[in-house]
Amino acid sequence: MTTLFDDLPLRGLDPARLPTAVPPRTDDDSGWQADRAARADALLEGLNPPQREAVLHHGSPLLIVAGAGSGKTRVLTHRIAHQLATGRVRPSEVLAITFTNKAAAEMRERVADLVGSAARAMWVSTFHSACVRILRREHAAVGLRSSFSIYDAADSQRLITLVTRELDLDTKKFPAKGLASRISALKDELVDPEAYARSGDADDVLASVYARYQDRLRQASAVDFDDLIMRTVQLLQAHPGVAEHYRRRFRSILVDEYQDTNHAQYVLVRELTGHGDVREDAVPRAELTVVGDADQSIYAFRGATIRNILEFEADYPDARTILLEQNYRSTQTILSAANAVISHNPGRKPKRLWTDAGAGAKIVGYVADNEHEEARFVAQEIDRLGDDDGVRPGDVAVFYRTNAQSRALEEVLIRVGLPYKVVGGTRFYERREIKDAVAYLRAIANPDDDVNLRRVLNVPKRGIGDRSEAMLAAFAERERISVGAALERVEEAPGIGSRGVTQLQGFRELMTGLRELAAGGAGPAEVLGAVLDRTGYLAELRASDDPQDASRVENLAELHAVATEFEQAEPDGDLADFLERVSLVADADQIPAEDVADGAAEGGPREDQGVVTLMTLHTAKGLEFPVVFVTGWEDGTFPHMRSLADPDQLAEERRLAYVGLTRARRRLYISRAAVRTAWGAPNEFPASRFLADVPDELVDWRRRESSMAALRAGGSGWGGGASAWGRGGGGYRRDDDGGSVIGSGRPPRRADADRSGGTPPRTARGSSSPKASAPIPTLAVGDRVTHDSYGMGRVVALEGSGPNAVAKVEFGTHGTKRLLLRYSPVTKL
DNA sequence: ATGGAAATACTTTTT
DNA sequence: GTATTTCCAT
Repeated sequence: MTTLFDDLPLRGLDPARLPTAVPPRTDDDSGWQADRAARADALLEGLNPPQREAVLHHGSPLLIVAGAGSGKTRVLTHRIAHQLATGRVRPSEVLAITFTNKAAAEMRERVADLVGSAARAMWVSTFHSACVRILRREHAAVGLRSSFSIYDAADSQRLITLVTRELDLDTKKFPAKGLASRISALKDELVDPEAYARSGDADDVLASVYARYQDRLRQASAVDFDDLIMRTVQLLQAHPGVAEHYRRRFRSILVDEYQDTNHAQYVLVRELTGHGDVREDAVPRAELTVVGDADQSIYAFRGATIRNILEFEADYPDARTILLEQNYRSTQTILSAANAVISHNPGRKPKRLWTDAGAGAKIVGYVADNEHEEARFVAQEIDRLGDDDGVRPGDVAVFYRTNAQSRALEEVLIRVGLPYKVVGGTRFYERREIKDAVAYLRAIANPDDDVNLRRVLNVPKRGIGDRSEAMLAAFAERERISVGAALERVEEAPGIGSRGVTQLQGFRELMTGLRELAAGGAGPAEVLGAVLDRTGYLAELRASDDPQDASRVENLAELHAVATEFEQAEPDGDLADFLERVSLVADADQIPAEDVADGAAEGGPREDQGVVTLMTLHTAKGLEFPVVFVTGWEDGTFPHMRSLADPDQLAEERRLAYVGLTRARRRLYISRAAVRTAWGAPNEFPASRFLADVPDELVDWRRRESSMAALRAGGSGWGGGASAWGRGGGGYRRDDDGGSVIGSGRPPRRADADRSGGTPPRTARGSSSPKASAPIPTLAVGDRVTHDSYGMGRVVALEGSGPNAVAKVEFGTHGTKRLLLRYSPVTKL
């Protein structure tokens, strides 16, 4: 979808990227009618037959099953342009929904290339942005301020912590995180607190937390991410007039990444298209187009249901389905590997990507002894490709399963001097100083936003302690007003010492002054500047000699730059508009759209070679790179430990592998490390089960086995033994379980030595770790144990094995704990 | 009320 | 190993 590298020559591989023959629409309308048919036809040029069909289809709902790299964005944009060109739909009647803001921006741009300025009238946005837009327009109907706050995951966890405290629940026993994810899951299913309480198997604690949480959100005029969707659906269902307005407005609705939609989003689409409305006089249903690929569904953990795409034809009985299987991105070798890996997923609709681009280079495989060696190999190859093949750093991406894995790679890239950039990780808007600054802005825009007000009440330190805060909150509670409103009447609140009252008054004056500034028409940047100044936040950071604080100042400067930029782009935007933007950014949005590898073209400065991009496999979805490294192919790393036991989660991991492999255009590398340091201690990891699914003839193994495995297999020394990892060696391939694809029943891991049948299995797994550790107790469910601080307990569940084994232990009065056995002082009785 | 030390949990993946 | 949280001393 994203085309960071359109400028790269990819010989004969890319008919879909030929320049389009459609001239931008001029403002001279006289020729418009006459040109219409010609324009519409021109949009079909350069498309293959199924793509053409997908553009032409109209009348009934359309599902486009678009394999990776099959030109789906091209089809979508051409379809929109075609709908406009034939006059069936006007620009303002188009609603195109994507997964990320970046994808939305790209789609808008590419439609604009086809239809010109008319693109501006369309809604091209994410689910969340579209819902914010609707909710802000209809805020009165849902009982929100127009400047309502949007809480991110951290904000809602904060609020949940407050709620559990208020309910006198043990925050240890009911961690906010767990409650938050369960509430989120309920919202994804459109279950509101009342409905949940009424349902048969409701958990009392969850029900009361959920009800109170939702109440507090309402009081604070705030919504969380899931509310954006749920409350929009509720709005449309409760107010037929409003629903009708939007049904009349949107005549063509297109949803990208449909496999990632959850139930709430599914219902939202039905509401908007009017498919739920069976009345005689209903607005005619909007044209519905969904695009997706079940094999690329990697967000089930967040509530996405493949069901939505698998059952599309059942949900919309007259639906038409079109398959796009021709790939314009990768070589056949890469596609064959990806097809082979994904084909092991059970219950999948068959689909095989193909290309006429030829086989291309073999996939390069590498087994490193540890993650540093793996990183070294990656860096060395990037360097070599630069010399031999003219590959620029900007052409290369390195993927990994979890963010923590970026560290070893970064260390090596810094050492060898390769420029790189990590996408994601600790996100900009999650940094403490940014959250603090944004919290001020939110509290200014929305005086009832208690979570954010309380966050900054004593930041920077101004002598307002827990006690004063608690008294103020208690007063607010009694008066049934928000803490913000209570602050206006601090003098009436009992139990606050005179110093506390003074401090709170000072804070109140501060906020009042800032609100006046904002109300007086100051832009977001000016308000932000005033916040940083008047609160003393910036002064405090500047005064500090902690180098971390220096970088905090820089981050705040960057936020200020973002605000300034926003003011220039949206001169009419107010603080609430800015906050909306800030609340809905994602990792993937931070990937530079064009400048990564541009500029090195003819005449450009030689230095501008772009930078190597490091990111997780999840973030990589939708992107493509000429050269891709997928690292960490180890059972326990990828597939991740926590998915090994569950076939569904394992299937999702496999889809993740599929996504990773299909990002590569020309060259693909897969690597693993035999030993990887996680949580501070080195562990041995066996080869990923997914590796065995990559056909051996597609892979050029540069190194087939780790030194350790070679030794164990009876090799005669270090490094030398060609027998150890040369051709015929008993490499990674497993003969004993090649056919087992689900792997739910078997032990999650086994040592390499077990497989090659050489040395007998070592007694304590993980003992090969350089750091000899205390023996890890072998536990079984039901065992009784003692813990140095929790006392006696009983094992109720086990996860993983070896050094990373985690036991869930019930400790009577101390509740149930998840313990990483390696670190926990537990003894078997 | 605040700051520092010590304990402790943590690692999927994110709109 | 790191970031956050908790506890204790001031």
